[in-house]
Amino acid sequence: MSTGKDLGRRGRGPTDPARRKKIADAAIAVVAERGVEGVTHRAVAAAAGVPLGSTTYHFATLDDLLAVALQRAAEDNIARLREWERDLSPDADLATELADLVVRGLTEERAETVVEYELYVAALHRPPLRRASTGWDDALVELFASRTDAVTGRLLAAAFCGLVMQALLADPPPTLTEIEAIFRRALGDRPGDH
Amino acid sequence: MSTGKDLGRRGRGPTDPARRKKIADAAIAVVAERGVEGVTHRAVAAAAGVPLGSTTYHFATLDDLLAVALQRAAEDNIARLREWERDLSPDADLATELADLVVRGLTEERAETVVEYELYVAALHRPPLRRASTGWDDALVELFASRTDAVTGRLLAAAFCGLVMQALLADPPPTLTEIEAIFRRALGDRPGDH
Amino acid sequence: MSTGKDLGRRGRGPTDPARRKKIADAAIAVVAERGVEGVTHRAVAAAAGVPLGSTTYHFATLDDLLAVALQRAAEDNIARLREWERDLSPDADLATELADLVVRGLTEERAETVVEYELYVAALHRPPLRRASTGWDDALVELFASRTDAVTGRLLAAAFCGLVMQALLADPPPTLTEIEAIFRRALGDRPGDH
Amino acid sequence: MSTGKDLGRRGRGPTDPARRKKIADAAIAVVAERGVEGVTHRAVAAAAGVPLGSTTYHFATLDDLLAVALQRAAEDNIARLREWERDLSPDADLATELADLVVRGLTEERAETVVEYELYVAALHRPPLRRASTGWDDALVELFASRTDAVTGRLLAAAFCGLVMQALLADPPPTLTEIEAIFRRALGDRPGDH
DNA sequence: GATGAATGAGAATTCATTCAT
DNA sequence: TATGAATGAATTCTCATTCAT
Repeated sequence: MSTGKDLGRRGRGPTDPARRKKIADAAIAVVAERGVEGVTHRAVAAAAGVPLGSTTYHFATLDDLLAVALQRAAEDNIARLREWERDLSPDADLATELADLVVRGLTEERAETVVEYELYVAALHRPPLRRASTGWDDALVELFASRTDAVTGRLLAAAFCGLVMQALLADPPPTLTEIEAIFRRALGDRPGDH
Repeated sequence: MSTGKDLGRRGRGPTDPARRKKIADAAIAVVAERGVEGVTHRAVAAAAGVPLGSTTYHFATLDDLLAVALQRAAEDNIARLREWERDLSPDADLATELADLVVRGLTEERAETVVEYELYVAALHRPPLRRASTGWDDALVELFASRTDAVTGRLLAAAFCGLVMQALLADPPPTLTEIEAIFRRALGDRPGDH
Repeated sequence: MSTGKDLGRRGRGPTDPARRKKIADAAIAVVAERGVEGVTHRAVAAAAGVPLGSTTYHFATLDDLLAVALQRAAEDNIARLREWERDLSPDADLATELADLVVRGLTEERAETVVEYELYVAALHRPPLRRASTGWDDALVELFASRTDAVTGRLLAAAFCGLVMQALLADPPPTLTEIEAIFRRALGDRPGDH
Repeated sequence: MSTGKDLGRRGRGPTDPARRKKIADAAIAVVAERGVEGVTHRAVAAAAGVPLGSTTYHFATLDDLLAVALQRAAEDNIARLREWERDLSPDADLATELADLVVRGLTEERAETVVEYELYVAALHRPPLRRASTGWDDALVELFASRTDAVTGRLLAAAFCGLVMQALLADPPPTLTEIEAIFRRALGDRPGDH
């Protein structure tokens, strides 16, 4: 009944080419706020400001949506890490910089950090998410190793991962100074060194 | 534990004084198998071999059940850690022993380990669970510090926590030797040391 | 009302544009038969001949459904009252007509009457229903006052309301003649008048 | 195992001979607060401060409990009415006194009034409750007729019943003066009379 | 292509009632 | 006699997913 020019359609058609991305972003936001279990088609649609049907149209199942969203969150996270490393002056004090990175992850970038840990644990029971999780670990190790050596890199990656996790829940959270001391120890100073 | 005499009755009255504990245990098992999101009254009842109504009778809400179960899981975990420390000979090689502890957490005690990490992340969005999580952290720090010093204790706790988490997902998982090297570095050897 | 052509499809898509209304009507019917407490999603779905999920889709909560249904019942009731008044000849005998209205409310329109009283009492504990209840009262007063005067209107409204309620339960119910005598007294005749 | 003296029992036995009455009273209180639908064994037991099992022990079913409680509430109500009438001086102004009675029912005795109307409507769908309801009606009629005549008594009873019901929900409630005017009209003054 | 109405499966929770003690 | 642990049936509500439009 409508003309070939399509003028008759009522808001249908590819109204928003970035729709898919918008939905995935909304899913990440929902994970940050309510955790993986809080991700429902309804919640994501509301957060994205798109119709309910749109979420099921762009992502066949909720697991697909979650996988794409968390994959993207992990990639963003890795990109942020690389940027941190690139901006690091060659003679920077690594302990200080690492402590700073931890604190940023607990404050400004808390939402992204929380998503990262949600991803970790979700991956324990969802094999499709494992690649994204291990990708983050590998990036951490690689980055830290590039400034030290292979074993220290792994130590720093593990300590970083554990510290952030503990700090996310600690009340009160550890101070910058405390965190710095821990990394300094990992980097080889001994008690009594200054 | 019940005598054959009792098998015929149909479940009214105080049939099983340990019923509450049994349900909490089943909840932990479900968390280990399917994650926190997999904990439903139905799943727990099935795992515990009790009627559905029994779970809601003993635990007013699912959150109550989860809180009790995870609290208990954390306590058990801490008890195991303390036992490990108690059994440690004074001149044991700490790096070796820690690596061993990690490996045990990934193999024999994998279920308990998974529960611990589920607890962590669940606590991010459920304040009532925080105490149990931070309790585990504190125990780790205290234990490791008692064998070294305050800062090294915190480093070891963070590295332990991060290593286990990464290793739970890594494929292939790190070897005992690799893990040992990492702890050895945390304990102060330098590249090139033997 | 639907053509034979449509009977085969299995209910997805906008099969029945009047679905919402149908459900609300069914809720009213359930109130009439079993009272407000008898209103459950199941009962309404069965009465409406729609799937259970349909009732929760169209009405977020049972309270919403009840509010809409009772509001509608009250409006219908008021409309019927207005019609009664409109059809009243100017020189009609008000006592007779009122008695007739009461009797109709106890017989042909008993279901609607019962719903009205259920609404009243339900409103005692559910503030959202109050408006619908007081709307009915106001309509009664206004109608009766328009044929008499303000005070008599209120007296008639109260007497009408009370009489119907008592008569709904009385066994045997009062006769038309008895009711008429009561209204006649309200309208000012004195014992001994004819 | 316990001695014949019964000293060994742990709170069992007829600890409280008025237990049955206490439970019925609590049920009435629950009806006043939450309506008939709010009456559950749990709610009543809590309100009465007795163990859950006690309610099922003294009243075989919940309907029994409700029937006894509402019957008692109606009897108390009738007793209060009779008292009102007995205390009425022979030359009291009936309109004033009735208005006063209405206002008391809306204020000090609001809980009892609410229960009365809950009873009415509950009786619509529960035949066993009808006797209690009609008993209240009959008492009203009888009382008011004893001060006037048969027809006026019925008019007053109906108006009283309707007025109270409407006033329970009206916002703002009618004033004492307004109510008095209505009863005065029922008692035969004409517009313009003083 | 895009939507949202529709629905069935299953979630948490409530509760009357039973019955061993 | 009195109790409360136990349970199953039913309740409200949520939601992934489907599909007519």
